[in-house]
Amino acid sequence: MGKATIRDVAKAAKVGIGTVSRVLNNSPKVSLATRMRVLGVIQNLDFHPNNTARLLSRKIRIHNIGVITPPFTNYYAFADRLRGVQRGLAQTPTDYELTLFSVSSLAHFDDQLALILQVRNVEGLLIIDMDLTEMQVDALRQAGIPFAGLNHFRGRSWTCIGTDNIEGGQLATEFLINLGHTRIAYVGDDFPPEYGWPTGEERCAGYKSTLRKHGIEPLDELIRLGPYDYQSAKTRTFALLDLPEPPTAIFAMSDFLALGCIAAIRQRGLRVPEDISVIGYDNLELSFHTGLTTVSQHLELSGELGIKYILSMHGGAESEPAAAPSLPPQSVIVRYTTQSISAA
Amino acid sequence: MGKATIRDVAKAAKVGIGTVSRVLNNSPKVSLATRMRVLGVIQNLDFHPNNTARLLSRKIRIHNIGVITPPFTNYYAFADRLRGVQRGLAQTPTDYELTLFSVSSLAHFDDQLALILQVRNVEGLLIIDMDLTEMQVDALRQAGIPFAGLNHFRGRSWTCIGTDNIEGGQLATEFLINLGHTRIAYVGDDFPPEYGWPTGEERCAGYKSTLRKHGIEPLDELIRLGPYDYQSAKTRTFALLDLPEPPTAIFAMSDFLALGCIAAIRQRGLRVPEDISVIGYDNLELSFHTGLTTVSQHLELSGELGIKYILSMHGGAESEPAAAPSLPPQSVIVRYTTQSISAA
DNA sequence: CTGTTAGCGCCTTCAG
DNA sequence: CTGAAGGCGCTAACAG
Repeated sequence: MGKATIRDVAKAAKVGIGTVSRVLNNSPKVSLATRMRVLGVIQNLDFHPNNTARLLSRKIRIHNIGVITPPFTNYYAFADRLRGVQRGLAQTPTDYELTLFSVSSLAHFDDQLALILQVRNVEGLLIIDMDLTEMQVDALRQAGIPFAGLNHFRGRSWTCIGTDNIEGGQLATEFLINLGHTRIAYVGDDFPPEYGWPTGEERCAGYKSTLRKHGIEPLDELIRLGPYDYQSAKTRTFALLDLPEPPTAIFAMSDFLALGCIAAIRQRGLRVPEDISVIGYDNLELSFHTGLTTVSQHLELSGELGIKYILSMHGGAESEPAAAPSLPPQSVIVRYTTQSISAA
Repeated sequence: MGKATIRDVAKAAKVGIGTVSRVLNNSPKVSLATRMRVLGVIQNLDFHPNNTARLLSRKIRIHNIGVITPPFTNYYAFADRLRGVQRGLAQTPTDYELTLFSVSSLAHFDDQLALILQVRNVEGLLIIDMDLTEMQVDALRQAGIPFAGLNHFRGRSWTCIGTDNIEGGQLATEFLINLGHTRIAYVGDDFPPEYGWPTGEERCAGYKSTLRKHGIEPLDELIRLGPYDYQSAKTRTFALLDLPEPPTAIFAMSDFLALGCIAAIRQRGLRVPEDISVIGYDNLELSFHTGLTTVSQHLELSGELGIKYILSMHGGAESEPAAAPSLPPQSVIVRYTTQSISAA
């Protein structure tokens, strides 16, 4: 049992509680004999000192801010954001530590959040890619924990640092249309609205509205939703290629899926962008290396601004909620997976 | 001042300490009037409850294991390892949290470690890509903190989970030689031995010994060491290409640098692998997407094994130091950046 | 060298 | 509804 306390050890070893503390802290003023004895008892009782008590006693205060992350379908997006967080933290001379909470499902998220609220072991919280209910928002505010979301949700009452997904979807689609494409497919996730991650839906909405704006009617056969993973993106791309009239361009809702699309296209012996253009969304660092054309949503910067925002709220001026930082506008980063249709 | 205590608040608000605690915890049994008053005082005094004390009082024990990481030159290698750590943690039903310590320099590393040792706020430590002095090892052991390195150092007395770099260097070189290459360059870092990161040096040693084994004398002009960054790798590659007789293949000491090499080659209008083969080292997930031929060192798995190892040491059997887990052998992952010289 | 005594800052009964 | 008292588990003076 981890129940053993320093007093139990003292009793069992027939020494004073102070002595036990001394061996625990490696004080030189303990005879070898008693030290050995105490050490033995510690082993037997499987005693582990309670660090919380130690900190209290020593008047050491530890501050940490939590980062809570969703299931890792797209790890590099998280990694890019986390990198920003770390950089922001490093730039601010504080002694905050970073605690990583990873979550394996939505239900688990609620549990984790409840736990955090209970334990309050965190003086700030960065929430990556997850939405909060109004109740959770209230609870967080009640608890006085500064928090921010790293992503974008429309019309939320709490601070989210992210770029608008509808707008991003429009950008990508507009870009493809300007290149002369009209038969443009969309490959995205199929999370239902209840799932609480409207990102894909919004990007798709931007795609559709832009198509219509240019007089193109969105076609069901060109909109392929499904699980958010690489393999599945490939599968859906194959289906697209098998169409009587395949698309000339694909807008994938994330760089991660875009890579799946590209892999599928190449696997069929077709070329990107000569035969089909592909644009992603995220601008991961990875995408620089793969030469992917994409919409930059400033992942890393969002992390940096997020942590700085959180930190700024601890500066006493908690009454004056610091202005939510905002990201630069999104833009299409043109690389080598898209080209004008006339060039084909 | 964060010096204000609950007692100060009580005094200033002319209430009992218990009442303050109640408003802090949102207890319903506080009249609105006094609650407001107390809240006001809390604001004035800029009082922040001491979470350590709260935890102690509530008998909540928090366990966390620390992950300490080097300056981020190669973030994705860290990310891949971290992913393994998180996965391993998720597979083990415990309530451990992960605390991330990021370090900006070697000196900073020593400080951080000293701090961790002082505060002992961590019940396990995973050390990524950093070496320990014997003193640090002893201190960690004294403190009873289970720890492991994620990487490989030769002949250390502590547990490192990583694959042998000399061997890996040999593998890569052997692979290139089997492809018919004889004029093989090496692009790596120039960290001096004192820096405490022998990784590159070892990979280079493997490279040289394998060359010699095949009767090829390593040439200084083909060994290009320098800063560990993408741009610099490009620069060195340009120098290589400017040689009267350029190499037909490059062994880059990491995938990250390999991508720099490839970028340089392509920028010169040459093709990979048709004109020059490039092999990296790491097998980042990124490398799957870029089609890079590389040596797999099981980054993600190392994280997973590392955390499981640490956790296993808390299972009471601390006396019996759990066997250090070992990684599967390294191997060359053949993709699309290398080819036989005769095919050129 | 070692036992004892105070707290660390907060939560939680327990009487009012 | 509210104040006072005890204790969480440990460290840090103190006397021996």
